[in-house]
Amino acid sequence: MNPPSQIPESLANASQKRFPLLLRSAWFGLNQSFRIRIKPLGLTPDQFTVLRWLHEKRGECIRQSDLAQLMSSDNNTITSIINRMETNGWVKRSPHIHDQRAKQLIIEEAGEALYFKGQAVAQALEDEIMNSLSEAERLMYLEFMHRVAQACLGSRDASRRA
Amino acid sequence: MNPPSQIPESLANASQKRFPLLLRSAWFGLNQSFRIRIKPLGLTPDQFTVLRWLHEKRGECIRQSDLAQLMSSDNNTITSIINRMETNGWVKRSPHIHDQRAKQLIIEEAGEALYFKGQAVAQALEDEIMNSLSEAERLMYLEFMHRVAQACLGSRDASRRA
DNA sequence: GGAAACTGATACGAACACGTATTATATTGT
DNA sequence: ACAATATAATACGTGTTCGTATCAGTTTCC
Repeated sequence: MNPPSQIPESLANASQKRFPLLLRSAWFGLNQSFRIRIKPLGLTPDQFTVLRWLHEKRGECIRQSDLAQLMSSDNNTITSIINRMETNGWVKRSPHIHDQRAKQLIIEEAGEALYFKGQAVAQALEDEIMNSLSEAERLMYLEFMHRVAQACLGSRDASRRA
Repeated sequence: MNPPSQIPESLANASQKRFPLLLRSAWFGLNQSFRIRIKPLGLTPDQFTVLRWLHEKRGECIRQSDLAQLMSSDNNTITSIINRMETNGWVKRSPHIHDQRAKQLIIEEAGEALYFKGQAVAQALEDEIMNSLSEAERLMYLEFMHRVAQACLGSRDASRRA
């Protein structure tokens, strides 16, 4: 063991309870765990997120820019993700009925099948994480998290406008 | 306005309080807001995070793999970030005293100066977000968040070992 | 009706995330 | 001592994030 490097202790320091650090650890941890678990399906976490939204909104007319909003992302990123997913035959682009600039996204059969497999993994992971809080704590936590998330998105939008 | 796309309503639906969605919005929102605000400094959020750790751990011997641990990241990513930051003269690599494989990271003068400028922005942003919770709520939230983050990192490590 | 401003999607490039493989060095077990 | 194993950093390839620029189509406002 190398004497000068004691990582576990450093994580138990003052910086332990700072919001940005906690948010980063939680997001990276969850994302990495999910990536490893769905890798056998040939999916990435973001691709699964696309499938989830298109599944939940099936029947509605979802444009790429709508998806960007839903995913807190942007049109550039969506374009490149959809390119790969369309190549794989999981989603397809259709012309939008009312706006010829826009493209309506539709989930394909293969995409639906993949979504259901991924959803089982996602739900198990979510349950596992939420088990670290009691029922009462979980309700409070989700309420707080909701307000914090809104504040983060609001701050982003304000920074964009500035 | 296009009739078929009503994004605001959809965000106020059942999916509103699901943990993975909230975590994603919070992380992306915070990161994007911070990126926009520190852009004038020529820094990215991840580069700032590197500077913060090297500042807080100055005097200690921090290897690239230590930094990867601290940032919930990995050696590959750290190598490429440090490459750019070394080119900019913000950090430097030194040989490790006890381990000839390793490189000790040291923050340069220019990096320190940049850190202090970024830190002011980061603190203002953190305060702004935490204002969405009362003092008592904030304490509970940070405690819950800590447990959740630990669970996420633990799940990742378990998935890696599996 | 028509110019100005806006929006949806894309191309391109830089930065970041991460898997796999490789090289050099350390550590462990015998 | 020495072979097996593990670790630190890197190279390389793929996927994601996001800024800037561009093009086509839409809305606004006069």
